[in-house]
Amino acid sequence: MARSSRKDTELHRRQVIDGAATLLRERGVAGVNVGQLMAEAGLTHGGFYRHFESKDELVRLALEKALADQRDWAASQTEAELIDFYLSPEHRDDPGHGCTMGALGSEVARGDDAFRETFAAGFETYLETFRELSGVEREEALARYATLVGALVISRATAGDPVSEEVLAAARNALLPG
Amino acid sequence: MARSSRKDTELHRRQVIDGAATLLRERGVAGVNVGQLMAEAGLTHGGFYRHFESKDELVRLALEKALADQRDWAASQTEAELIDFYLSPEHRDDPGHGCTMGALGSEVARGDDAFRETFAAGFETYLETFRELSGVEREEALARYATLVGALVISRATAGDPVSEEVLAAARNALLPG
DNA sequence: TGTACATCAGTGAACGCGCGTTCACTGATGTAC
DNA sequence: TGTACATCAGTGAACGCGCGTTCACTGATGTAC
Repeated sequence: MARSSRKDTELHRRQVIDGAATLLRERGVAGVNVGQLMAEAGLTHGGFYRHFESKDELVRLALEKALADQRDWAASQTEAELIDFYLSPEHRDDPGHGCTMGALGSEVARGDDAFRETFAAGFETYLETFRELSGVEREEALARYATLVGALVISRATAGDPVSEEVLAAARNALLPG
Repeated sequence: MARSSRKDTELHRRQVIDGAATLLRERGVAGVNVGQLMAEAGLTHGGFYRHFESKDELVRLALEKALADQRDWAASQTEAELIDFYLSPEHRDDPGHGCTMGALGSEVARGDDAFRETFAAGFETYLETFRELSGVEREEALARYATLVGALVISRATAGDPVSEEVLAAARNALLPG
């Protein structure tokens, strides 16, 4: 394959970003290389720099995409549905399609200002959606979302041990009593 | 320097593990190399394998040490003191001496079984200490700790944005009303 | 306690490897007429 | 609509670099007598 049409080029770009949004949440930034990211569009690594300035730039775009997808999904849920999924073993075991903050939060924390700014902006938008469907004040929405993120991180870090399921149930009972 | 005495050798080993417990929380596993870890004892990288089987083994030992230190510290606090520190900007900005789960949880989640088992065992011990000083049931202690971890992860990932301070305050008000 | 020798903690160069990035090249796409 | 040419998306080899790990060597420590 040599040159692609503009339409295909744009498609490839979107496929790489979409694939990266999943792969990065699954394996972390250091866990995926440029060749694997390009393979998501069926391409080889060499053409990467016709689409992106650097691996970092793609990571930033993929973070934005992951947060936007997450928000779109949240907007179609009730709060109880969102919490049930968020605290499920399915979500714990499939970080690639789950919460960006839970999967990449601590990696973003160690990133540069550009990463954190991208992330904060995307998170802000997501948070507003979560607040709306929760029907509570912003402060309470933040505290509730913190409980979700913490339970997910603890559950994943202890997967294989009984406490992994326990913490999901504990958070669920705290957020949705009765 | 050539050969060290047994006493010094043991001291060096402890210095490397202690240093690793801090550096790993600060920079993540991929963010620190063997040379930097040995430098914590004033040594060069070549002697690393007289102390440890692999970088992975040191990471496991350092995780245990970090969790044990964290537990020892927690045992000397009241719940209000612990929560105040946990949700402070000081803790957010100093991951090297803070919560292991918040700093390395998502990296441990992607690690192999040995990492997660080490982590689950250390966390279990820590959790029991936290439960005792909270004076609540295990389930409630888990939910409360999840709120702490989530708030810390969110706060670090958004550092520089106002939401970073907001989420710390929101979690504090949720956990220590009034 | 002193001597002779074996041990082994630590050094620094070297190893193979995978990474992000660059580059010369190919040939279909897009444009100008 | 058809032709001639410039453009540029994609390829795959090559680059320099830093990593974890290995190794021959050094010389102080530990042991045996």
